[in-house]
Amino acid sequence: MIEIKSLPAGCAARRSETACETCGARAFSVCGSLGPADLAKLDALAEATAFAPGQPLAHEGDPADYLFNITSGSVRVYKLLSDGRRQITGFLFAGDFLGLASGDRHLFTAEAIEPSTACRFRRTAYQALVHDSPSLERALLDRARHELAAAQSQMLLLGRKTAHERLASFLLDLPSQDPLRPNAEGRVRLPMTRGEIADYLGLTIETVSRVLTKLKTQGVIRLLSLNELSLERPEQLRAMAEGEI
Amino acid sequence: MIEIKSLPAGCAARRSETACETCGARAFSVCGSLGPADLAKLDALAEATAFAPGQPLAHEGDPADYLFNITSGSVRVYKLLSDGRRQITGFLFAGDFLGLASGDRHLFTAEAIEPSTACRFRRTAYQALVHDSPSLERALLDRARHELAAAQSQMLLLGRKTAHERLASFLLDLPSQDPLRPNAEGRVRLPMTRGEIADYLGLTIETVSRVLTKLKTQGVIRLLSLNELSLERPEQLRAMAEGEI
DNA sequence: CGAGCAGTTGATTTTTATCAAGTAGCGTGG
DNA sequence: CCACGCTACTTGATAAAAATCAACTGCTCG
Repeated sequence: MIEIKSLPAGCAARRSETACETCGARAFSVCGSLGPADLAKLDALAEATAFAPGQPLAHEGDPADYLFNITSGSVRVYKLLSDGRRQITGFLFAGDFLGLASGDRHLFTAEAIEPSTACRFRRTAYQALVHDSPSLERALLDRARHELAAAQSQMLLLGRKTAHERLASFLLDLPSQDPLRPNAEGRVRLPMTRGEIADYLGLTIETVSRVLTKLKTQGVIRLLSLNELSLERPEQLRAMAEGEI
Repeated sequence: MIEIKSLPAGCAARRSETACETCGARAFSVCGSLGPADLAKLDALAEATAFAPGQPLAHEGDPADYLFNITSGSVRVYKLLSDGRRQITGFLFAGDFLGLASGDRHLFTAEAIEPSTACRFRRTAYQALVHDSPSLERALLDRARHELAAAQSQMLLLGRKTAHERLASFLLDLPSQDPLRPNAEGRVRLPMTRGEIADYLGLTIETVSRVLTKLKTQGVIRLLSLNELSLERPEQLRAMAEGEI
């Protein structure tokens, strides 16, 4: 069940402090680039919702009645083959928008990884608002541009990088996406399981585990716990991510 | 050298007769959904350009001074790793738009495969026009939505499908993208080389060749020439593309 | 006619997946 | 509080898919 809080929608979550790895631009929430008038209109039609781990926000093939702006936690977005093979196309964190790629129906499934909250909009009302607000439309287009660039980088990773290069790229990218990354320099939070990392990188759980172990013994990373590690030699990781090692 | 023709820009190339494999929606040109007023404005700032095979439209890292609407031929869009590994992120055909994902700089290289023509816009002028035209902005957002959906499907292909499944998916998708597909039922035009197919599907030339040979001996496809084939059993190909065989 | 390129086919190697057997951490219930 | 069992993760042995290396074919274009 989706819990609907009274107020406020809080869709204006920003994360302007993070620079984007993919395009060099500063990351931003869809709502982050709006004026107060647009924000007020958005809040009027938004509902704050909460999701337990594993709970779906959207399901592939279902009508896309709602769109979401994630306000806390983390979400996995994936597509399935009929025999159960899963490709996670992205992880979403606070400030990310869910549903940009959706028309009438969702083309992916989205589920909370941790306890998460999101700002929910009915799509019809949202479309009407977007229709009336050029600034909102522009913000959406910018966000779509950003997602397209990230998707192209991920295609390069999935099509042409080795297992080591994929892990290195992932560990470098993740903190720039997750606004909740630990503050200490080089620390990375891993809210997702090894299996989710594997399904995001086109590998198996075992390969992810082996590569992480190898990186650990090489002294490139240090595992602080199962769900947190620190980058000990980020420059070496960067070289590895580009295939220079 | 870029040949600039006198007139007309012809950016209104449509391909509304093709249904989109990815999202079920009917494919369309960016300009295809515009009214006469917008079309006239677009044409006013557009230049028709021609490209010989191999000639670049855009280069990764270069300032994105120009955006393009492809009007004929075909284009490969790719990213490179430093050691030369290449991932082709997409093929563009008449009606496709190049540069949606680009901000100040191009994040990919784009080169003509065949002799091709495109409608070229200076980005600054284009942005100004888009700024003034909600309908154009909406068309761009729809196009971005469509490209995002395609990118997610390609991630599933690259991360989780076998070589056979990749080729089957490719052969089924291609005709829906290429408005120049031969009219006869089940015929597919392959303007790109085996190497380009390999770099699009995350495989090697040899694997692409072997799988095509296998499909041929299985009677699923028939090679009419190096650059054209026919789908003899599309339903079997479809099952194969989804991993059901 | 011959050079060169694209493609095919075969032999072998490599990477990563698969199969299998542990280990560690965590929450629950006795 | 500890034991149990579950799940996630790790590690090792083996297998499979695709890459690599290599040779050859056939076509196109000077």
